[in-house]
Amino acid sequence: MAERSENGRKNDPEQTKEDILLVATQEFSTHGLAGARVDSIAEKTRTSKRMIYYYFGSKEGLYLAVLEQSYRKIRSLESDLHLSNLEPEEALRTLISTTFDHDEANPDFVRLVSIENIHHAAHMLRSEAIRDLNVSVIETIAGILERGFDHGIFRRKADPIDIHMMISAFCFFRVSNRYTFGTIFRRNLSDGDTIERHRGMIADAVVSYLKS
Amino acid sequence: MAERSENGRKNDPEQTKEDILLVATQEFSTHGLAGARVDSIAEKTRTSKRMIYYYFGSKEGLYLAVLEQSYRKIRSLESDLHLSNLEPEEALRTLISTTFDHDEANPDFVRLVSIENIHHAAHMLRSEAIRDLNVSVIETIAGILERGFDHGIFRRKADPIDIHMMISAFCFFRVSNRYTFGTIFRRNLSDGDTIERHRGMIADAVVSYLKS
DNA sequence: CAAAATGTACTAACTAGTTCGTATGTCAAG
DNA sequence: CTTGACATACGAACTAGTTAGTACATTTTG
Repeated sequence: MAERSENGRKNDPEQTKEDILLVATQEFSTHGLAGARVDSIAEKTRTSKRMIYYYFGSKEGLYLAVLEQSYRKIRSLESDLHLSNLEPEEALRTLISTTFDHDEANPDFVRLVSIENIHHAAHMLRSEAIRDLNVSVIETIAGILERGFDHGIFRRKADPIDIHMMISAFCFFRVSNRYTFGTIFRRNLSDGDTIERHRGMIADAVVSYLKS
Repeated sequence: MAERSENGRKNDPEQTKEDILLVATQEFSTHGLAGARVDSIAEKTRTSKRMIYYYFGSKEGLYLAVLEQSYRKIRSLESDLHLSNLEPEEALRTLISTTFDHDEANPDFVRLVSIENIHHAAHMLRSEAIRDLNVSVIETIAGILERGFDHGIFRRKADPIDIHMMISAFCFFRVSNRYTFGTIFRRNLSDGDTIERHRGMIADAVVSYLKS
């Protein structure tokens, strides 16, 4: 096991990169791309600014790395659900709950996506990796909708991307607009009861829409 | 009518302020608070940077003025609808269409709200004006829901703020996340057919939720 | 003329990115 | 199992360019 030498230094590239990414995620998500300070990130790291440029090349390079890592973390979640074994309605409700809980648990991710939208998704466009990720969700939804329609449970033939958007919109907005919404209506959206009510609400809304 | 003098200068404080605000709205909404450049705003104005500081004191002061003006522009819209004359369901559908069209027509506003959320709504908190604006929407929705429930049209007793959030979420997300969503799913959300379909979709979803 | 409105040119502070030098790990040769 | 040479990993201090904000002078307007 590698120990620290007298002056405290020890080479551990993987750990160093992880450390930088963790701090940078926090900084970018709370200050935006332009608002984030490389010096500030460096300070909070156990390494130096030099290493940020050594590993990530530039501020934008670091930002892109943060964005990619955030998207990569989600991929695993949805594919682990095995929704095809469930009844269509239950499958849909499970998928919605998962999306809901993910956004609720990952405000940093939500904020990064908001930031990326402010920049017209310019960085995402340049990243091959990110674009391919969300495709599987659509296939999952398409399957559920088809089965539901065939079983006569859903009366409406809806477009899977539209349904995904409907779900995402609600789950995402709750987190992304938490502060302005909370300020205007004096309501704490991270409150336990509210979370429970909203989780059920979006599921009921989507299901009743498909059944009507 | 005031004419320009020989060197081209003419005093017109109101026009100058309006001009600055217009340019600043554009700049802040496309670059964010930190990303916006005061010099860049000044250049695009027909006046100078000096005047920005003369009228708005600081970059943040200008940002706050932009934010307040954007919110003020909406207030008039909703109060002009006279929804109490309409049947509950039609009233609700009209309100939803109005919200939908507003967000679709005002991407700058949507982006400013997103930006404000990244800053934890810190500036909005300091502005007395903004907080009071959206209260009337809730009263309108509350009235519609109550009438609908009494008439037996809506089977579900829902919280008006929740319903407002459901509507806002969908309308807002379509615009705020247009770029990332469009990039991932290769879909243009500003396309005419898509707009029509989504406008109907959110209305149907809310109505069927309340009826179920 | 006085007050309000405006333009020009400047500055102090900040910030992304770099330079230069040092430490650490590893792997082959002795 | 040392040694030493080379690549990788790292730190401190510096720099060039940018940016929010200002001092000072001038013009317009009532």
